[in-house]
Amino acid sequence: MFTLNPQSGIPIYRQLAEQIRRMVAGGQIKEGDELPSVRELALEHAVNPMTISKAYSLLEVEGLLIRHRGKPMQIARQNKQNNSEQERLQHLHPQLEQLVIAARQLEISDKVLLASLRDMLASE
Amino acid sequence: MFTLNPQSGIPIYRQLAEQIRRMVAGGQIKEGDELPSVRELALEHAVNPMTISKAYSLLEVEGLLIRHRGKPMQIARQNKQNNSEQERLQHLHPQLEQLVIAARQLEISDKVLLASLRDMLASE
Amino acid sequence: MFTLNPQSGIPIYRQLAEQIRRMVAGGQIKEGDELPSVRELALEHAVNPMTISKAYSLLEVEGLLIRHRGKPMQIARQNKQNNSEQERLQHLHPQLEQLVIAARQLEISDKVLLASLRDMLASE
Amino acid sequence: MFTLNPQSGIPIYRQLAEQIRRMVAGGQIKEGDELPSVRELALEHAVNPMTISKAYSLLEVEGLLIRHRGKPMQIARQNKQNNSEQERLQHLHPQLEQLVIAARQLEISDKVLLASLRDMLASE
DNA sequence: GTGGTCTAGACCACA
DNA sequence: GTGGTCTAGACCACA
Repeated sequence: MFTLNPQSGIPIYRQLAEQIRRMVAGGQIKEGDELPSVRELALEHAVNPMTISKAYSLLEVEGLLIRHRGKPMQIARQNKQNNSEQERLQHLHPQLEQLVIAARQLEISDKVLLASLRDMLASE
Repeated sequence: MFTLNPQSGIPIYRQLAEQIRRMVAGGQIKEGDELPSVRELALEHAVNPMTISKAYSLLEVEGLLIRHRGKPMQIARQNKQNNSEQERLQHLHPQLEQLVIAARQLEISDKVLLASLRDMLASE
Repeated sequence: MFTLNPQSGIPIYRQLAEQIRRMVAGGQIKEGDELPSVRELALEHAVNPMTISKAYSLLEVEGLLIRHRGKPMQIARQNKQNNSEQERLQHLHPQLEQLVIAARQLEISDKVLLASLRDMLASE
Repeated sequence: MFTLNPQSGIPIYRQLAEQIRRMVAGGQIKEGDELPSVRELALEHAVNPMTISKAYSLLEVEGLLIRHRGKPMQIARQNKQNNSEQERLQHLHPQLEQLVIAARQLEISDKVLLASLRDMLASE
């Protein structure tokens, strides 16, 4: 369900929080849905429960998640239901920019970069 | 010359090191070229000199940079001169994968994602 | 500077956060002021550094504190400078209500309760 | 009869226990009086029965309550019957202290604080 | 079963 | 020096 990479330099709890934000924005998890338990996720990704908990707490403060004592974390009611695809694209903007910067520094042509993305999309 | 983002969660020295690696791989900086001084870069990006220094030292250990007493850091002789574009593409692989994961979580269609990248490339 | 009570049932990090909020609201700590370091507070109150850190992080997310890497936590610019005394009183409302409930349950007369508060104020 | 606040950070069972202690100290519930059943209270406050039960058990251990098989919890004989108002005031001491600390941190004058308490007492 | 709090302690990033 | 991240593990509150 989630992809966590301890080597990436980005704190694990932030990776997780960002992915949950995206799946909510994308509608794959909706209001009322329950998230996997802290322990479950911790085991699955061989990570300390507190690390998962930190991500959940962060999203609770943001208002994306709701905690009901003794029960799994739940997705809160969203201010904006059904974001349009254009709105969701905003989330990708920083990553797209980083990608373009990297490609330029590697002197990779636009054509090759686009082809490369197209290939990756086709293969998954 | 370089783009450093203190908010990204990725350590600044790693951002810098990665960008230097890419520009060497891309041929924009070549064997014998000199890098900006630690102080110069530190000032330019409002960052502590030690942070820049750490990136340089990291690349020195990797063998990408050479330090000559009292002179600016220099690009070392590369094992592989003139990487082909295909080889350079490898550097982008992790970022492309992250991008695709993010797009899938946001339920953004392949078509829209490709168009979005195309737009960004065209506009810069 | 702060009063932390591990027995009270209220999480220590929440006690600390609430006290910082109050001192900012009361103007005793102002924009730009630096807070004691995590380690210093932890030592002083015989508490784990992470507990202090948790309070600071909470207030950072709230926007009350700003973190500058490698430097002490700073009070952020306040939306509302110079709250009036009436506005600051709002912070006390829950505590006053609890006090009144407790006094009623103890069958303590209004007169005695007021006298008791007056005495305590006079003696400190 | 009781006021329970799940948001306060103080465990619910401790809130309940403290309130029962106060009402006994204040003489509003006396030796031999029966408390509401666990189920009744749990329903009324939308709380898990085990939470109520934990408060009752705590007070049973303290000797404040007595459990008779199949009957409602009963108030035990009190060592000190008819506490004087001065003695009962002791129960309020911690709360009064917290209130004064909070007021000082908010830079609220003694006069305003007393007036505020007087208002609240008058209005209820 | 659920999540929360806290500790002791290691190590990292940055000034 | 500053704060941040993470682990291993204990214990708590609540369903």
